[in-house]
This record gives sequence, structure tokens and C-alpha cells, in this order.
Amino acid sequence: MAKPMDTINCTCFNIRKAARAVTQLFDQALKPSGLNATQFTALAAIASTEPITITELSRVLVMDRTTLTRNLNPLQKNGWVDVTPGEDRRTRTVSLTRSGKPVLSKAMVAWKTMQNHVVKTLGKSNWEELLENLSYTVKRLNPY
Amino acid sequence: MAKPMDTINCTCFNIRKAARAVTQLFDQALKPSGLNATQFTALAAIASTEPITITELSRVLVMDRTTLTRNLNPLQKNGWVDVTPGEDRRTRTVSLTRSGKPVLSKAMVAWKTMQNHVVKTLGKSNWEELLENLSYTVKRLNPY
DNA sequence: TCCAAATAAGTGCATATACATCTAATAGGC
DNA sequence: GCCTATTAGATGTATATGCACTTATTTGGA
Repeated sequence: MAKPMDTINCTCFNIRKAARAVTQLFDQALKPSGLNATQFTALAAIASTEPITITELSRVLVMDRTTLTRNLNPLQKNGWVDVTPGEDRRTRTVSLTRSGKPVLSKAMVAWKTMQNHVVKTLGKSNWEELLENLSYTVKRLNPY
Repeated sequence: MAKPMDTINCTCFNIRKAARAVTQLFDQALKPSGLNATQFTALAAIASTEPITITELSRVLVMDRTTLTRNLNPLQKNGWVDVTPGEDRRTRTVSLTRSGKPVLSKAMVAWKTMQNHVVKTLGKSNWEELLENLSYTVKRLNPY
């Protein structure tokens, strides 16, 4: 019979715990740019793939469609992304605005600094192993 | 100059992505028990450490104090945990209620099944490496 | 003893997350 | 061409997350 103490090794607990720790570091680093970690990731993904529909982007981000819709709200409110009807009128097409570009550029600098800090703190080979394990985990368990 | 595509390797993006995927699996598995992953983790931690104050528990869970306060709300609402004033009257003491115990027991069974499934799907040695990488990451980067 | 600093916790605010459900539009079979 | 199944997206609801700020209590130094 499993006991409460056994959950120290819970995959879910450990990955969420680490996600909280890492998120806070990146949120802090990105703060001067006006973005948080989620928003930065979304903007960078949009810049790499635009024009892209909501559902397609949600698959890139491995995120529920409805979560993405709401995550785009603050980005639209600030005028950094446009969401316009697609040719298939069921779809909506997401793209970076002119004023979104410099915001992303500035954030990229802050991101790179923190990314380097994390890689250095963990050690390059540990960090590489972590990323590989995370990719493999998503590949095997991704629900989308 | 870093480009948007570089963020494919963003530590934060990758760990949050994996956390979403894993969380959904555990949320589904735990659903019949009436708990989600966060609540299950909190209940199990409380069972292992009670009586414990809010701040102490937030450190166990590597979670902001104020986040924990709110995460306890649904558990209190359902009568699964008690939060009572401590001897030091600044503190509040958290403990599992009589009716919380069977809820946790049932959830433990569902948790163990999913935990085994994940370990098997990833392969035991990959899973062990993942957990080790995550622990190390929290140890080096934990803000609390 | 008294008062300032430190500590514990809660609240306001904004955002993140996803399931269930709804509406609109397209695709496919007949 | 028409109707049904499918697909894209938005909304209602509930919970998760953490920063800034506030209140209450204890601690510790003068």
C-alpha cells in the first residue's frame, strides 16, 4: 500500500515544483521588458510561425486551445499581437504587430541572459540532460 | 543576437510544457477521487507533516505562501483539512481531517497507478534520470 | 518597559490552466 | 444541393500562481 510519503517521488509534483522555480526566475528576468515567461514564449512562437491559427499555435506550445485564447488577451490588449479572421472563416490568424517586434527583441536579450545563467548554474551537461529528458517526456506523454 | 527560434531550447518553456502534459495525466487519473494533482500533492504533504504551519508547508511544497493559502481553500471547503490558530498566534496550523483521510487513501491508489504508468512509459532509467535532474534543478534554483 | 524590526498570514490584482459546453463554419457522403 | 459530422473558436466555471501591500503578533535591542 502506497503511503503519503511516497509522493516525494511523484512525477507530477516534482515537475510542477521545478516549473514554479524556473518560472519565477524567468518572470523576474523578463519583468523590465513588460512580459512574463508565458507571454514571452507565446510571442517568440508567434514570431517564428506567423501567420498561424489559434489551434496550430496551441499545438506548437503544447497547450490547451482555450488556455491559449486567454493567454493571448494581455498580448492583444497591449497591441503586441493581432488576431484576425482567417480565410477559413472558422479560424483566427495570429501575428506579431509592428509594436510587438521591439518588445520581443528587448525581451530576447533578457531571456538569453537568464538562459545562460541557468545553464551555467546547472552545468552544461546537466542542463542538456534535463532538456533531453523533458523533450522525451512531452513526446511520450503529450495529450495534444 | 538571439532569435525567436532559439527559444525552442528555453528551459522555462520546456519545463512548463512538460508540466502541463504530466499534470493533465494526473488530473485525469485523480478525477474519480475528487482531487486534482495540486490538491493531492498538498493533502499527501499535510498527511506526512501535520501539524504544520502555512509557511512551513509552503517550503515543503516549494510554493509561494500566498499560493498555498488559496490552494487550501477548496480542501477546507470540502472539509478535508483543518486550519486552526497555532500557539504562536501569528501562525495557522494545517492538519488532515477525519473525512480527509479516506479521500487521500482512495486518491493514493489512483496516483500509484498513474505513477507506475508514467514510469513504464518513459522507461525506469529515463524516469529516474528525469527525477534526478528535476531535484537538482530545484536544489540549485529554488527561490524559497 | 517600550518601540522598531522581523515574521506569519491574508487580500487585491492580474494572469495561467483546462474541462464542459456553446456557436459558427466547413467538409463529405448521398 | 442538402444534411450530418467534423472542426475552430469563444465562454462559463473553477482552480493555480505569485507579486505588492496590509494587518497582527512576536522578538530583541536600547
